[in-house]
Amino acid sequence: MSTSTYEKHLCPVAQALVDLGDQWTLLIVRDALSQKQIRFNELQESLGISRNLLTRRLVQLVEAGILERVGVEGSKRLAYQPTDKCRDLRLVILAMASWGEKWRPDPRLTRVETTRKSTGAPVELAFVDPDGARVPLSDVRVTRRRP
Amino acid sequence: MSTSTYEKHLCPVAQALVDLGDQWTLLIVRDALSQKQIRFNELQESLGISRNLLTRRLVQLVEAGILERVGVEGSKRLAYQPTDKCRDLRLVILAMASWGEKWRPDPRLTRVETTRKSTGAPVELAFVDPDGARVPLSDVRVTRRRP
DNA sequence: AGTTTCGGTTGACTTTGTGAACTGATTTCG
DNA sequence: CGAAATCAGTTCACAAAGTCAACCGAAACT
Repeated sequence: MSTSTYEKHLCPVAQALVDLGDQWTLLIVRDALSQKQIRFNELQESLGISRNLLTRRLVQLVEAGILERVGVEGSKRLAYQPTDKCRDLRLVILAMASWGEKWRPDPRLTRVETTRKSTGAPVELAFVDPDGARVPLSDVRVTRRRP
Repeated sequence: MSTSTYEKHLCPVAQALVDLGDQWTLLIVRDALSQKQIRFNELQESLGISRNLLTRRLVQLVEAGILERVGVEGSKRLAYQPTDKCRDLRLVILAMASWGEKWRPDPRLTRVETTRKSTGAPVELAFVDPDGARVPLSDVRVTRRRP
């Protein structure tokens, strides 16, 4: 499927998948979010992706404004840095991580823990209403509104 | 990439992508979640996916326990129904939808609205601490803990 | 009874991903 | 300083995955 196939769908999920739908993209983003900047070879070795495909994915991610290609300070080598658009993907990635932990449990798996920087208390992804009260999934209604 | 490539990564995000990483899978799940049960032809026409690939994806989703293949009541025709494992993906899909709305805005796009069934109040995805207080993304620390 | 719809399957073709080897700049080391 | 190693890719042959159109038997309308 080409990304243009997705683009025809007038749905924000399909639109998100224009940028994220390729097979390795979310793992590249995950790795990019784990440090201030990341190098080509670091990504290639961490993921085991083929080098030419990694090249293409990085070009796409830079074009999409999700990563920035920057020089490493004090050297002429390159690195990739997450943008705000990338940092906002933490919600998506953490939602996936918690689904993965729940539904594909494996004792060898690393656990992803989210805590509050200021207090150290554990935090969770949840639905909240305007008063800040937690709303259980069973009480959430999803509607698609045409523009 | 074969799904087994993902499986080698001991990370819950990679594990989630074993089930979800194929190109059309999340859109199939999105459509499956939009009604009690959905037919093969409905999916094929809604997505524009090729029929033989849809067949393969549905087999995978059933094997993964994300969809169930059921008979339509009062007929011998088939349909696919979301399981609990599938319903838990609403968090992932809604996180993607809100990212898509924010970062790939388009006036023609349908908006996805989440409201509280009981009160009708709008609800949002957010991080909350044990007291139920909302925690801004900038105050969330993510750590990967080895088992 | 004949036609349409459904839920696929089949097979030829195109696109995408893989793996290994190569390249020309940088950096490190003796 | 010169040689070797590392970096960030590129190239190319091959394998895997997706697309499109045509076909199929069973079920459902008419």
